[in-house]
Amino acid sequence: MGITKSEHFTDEQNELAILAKAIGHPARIAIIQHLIKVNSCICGDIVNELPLAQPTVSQHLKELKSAGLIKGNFEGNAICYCINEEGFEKIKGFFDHINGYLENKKNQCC
Amino acid sequence: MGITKSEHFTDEQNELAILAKAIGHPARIAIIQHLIKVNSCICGDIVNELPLAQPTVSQHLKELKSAGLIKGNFEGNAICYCINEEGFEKIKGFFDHINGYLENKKNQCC
DNA sequence: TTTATATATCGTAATATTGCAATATAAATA
DNA sequence: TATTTATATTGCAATATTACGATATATAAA
Repeated sequence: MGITKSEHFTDEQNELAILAKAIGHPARIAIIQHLIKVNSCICGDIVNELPLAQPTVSQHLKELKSAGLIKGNFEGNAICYCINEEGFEKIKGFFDHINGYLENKKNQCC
Repeated sequence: MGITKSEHFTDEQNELAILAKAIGHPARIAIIQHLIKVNSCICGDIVNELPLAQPTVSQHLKELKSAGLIKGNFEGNAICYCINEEGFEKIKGFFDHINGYLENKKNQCC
């Protein structure tokens, strides 16, 4: 079907899935890495950085933004993008939980 | 198109994207959370835990397994699944990098 | 060896994602 | 105001994902 049965899962599970899914594309990983490297930059710089057309990059930026992983503000007639802490804070708890588990459990598999 | 231009990105970017994408579904989040809770369990337990049909769960398990996030071994005529550290180790570096950045940079946006 | 149990695979329908050309919009500048 | 520059949106084609019934496979038990 291609349609996820979100209604059967908890809000937390759906939220985490949305965040992970937004990160789950190499172009969006590249955007995140670039923003961390340069701290903040205008959209055009990201378009130049990626091997994709401007509308495609714009679409990826929109997805990262709507997931809460990046922010964008006007700067002149351009838009300045940067990392949005909020999104990464949310997903951090999940990985912290897993890492805590992995540190204490060795040879956990049957 | 629906086809990702993987060849234009680095191996690291593609690997991270595959891992994040595998995590990016509420059913697969639920599976990971359940395995952490019970340490390890057979496939049937996961099927009972999720609001999805057995073939669908089997498909999600396959995706998690091929991404390197879980492992499965035969146990009698059932299969015992558990977390695979390797996959989570790989993605940990990425989030550590982001968290290190976020701790040092405040008000990073324009 | 037959049967029961557990899991995987196949086939298929519905929906989502990716990518881009063409076009629209919005701000800055002439 | 007209033009330029920067970004977003629309529309569409190609491909991927999700879900599940039907069926296959593989191990255990009778």
